[in-house]
Amino acid sequence: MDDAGAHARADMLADALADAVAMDAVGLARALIGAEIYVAGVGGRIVETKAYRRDDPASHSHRGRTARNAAMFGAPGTAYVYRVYGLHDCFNIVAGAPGDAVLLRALEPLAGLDAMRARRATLTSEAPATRLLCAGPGRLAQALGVDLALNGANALGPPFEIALAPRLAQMRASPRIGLTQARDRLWRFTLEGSRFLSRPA
DNA sequence: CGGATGATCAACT
DNA sequence: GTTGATCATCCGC
Repeated sequence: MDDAGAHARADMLADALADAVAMDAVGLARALIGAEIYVAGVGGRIVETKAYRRDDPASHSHRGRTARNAAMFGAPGTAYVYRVYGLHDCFNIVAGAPGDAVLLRALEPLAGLDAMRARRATLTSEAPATRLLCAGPGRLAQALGVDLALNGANALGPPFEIALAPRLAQMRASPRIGLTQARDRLWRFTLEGSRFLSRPA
């Protein structure tokens, strides 16, 4: 592969990613299933996402822009990171419609497993099994080293690296979990057959 | 395996 | 003062 070919392919991938984040949260949540994401080289395949739209009572953006959710109204591809329940951080990627974002809920770890284990061991007494390293939004963010300091950062550039799957993955839509409102929307997406989910589909 | 509980804090009312 | 887009652990079946 010569340099020109490599660059042309990289441009195509970047265009596809730009198209993906230009969609609304549901479209982006679907496009991200099967994609790979790395933060400073640590990451893996996205197997579970959850969509939040502004016209959605469960979304932080539903009541408009505030200090906390300002990143949700940033450019598509912006990272929105917030803290829940006092100790867990959640990593979202802003979608194309203002106030829309996709929560990354689970990864199949592919690279940097030692770094993940080291970070995740701070809360647990023993190093978690590989299946549990990134099975859940709080676990995923901790394993990738994503915290509040990255809120508002551009997730389309360093240290982030996102590679979409070549085709739309085979996935399942199911009711969102962990919410107290609007539980009926089928906006949780899971990679069919994955054993790395936060909970079975 | 399912339900209950405490940890712990940024943002909101 | 209250509230979570959660997790790890403990308890009972």
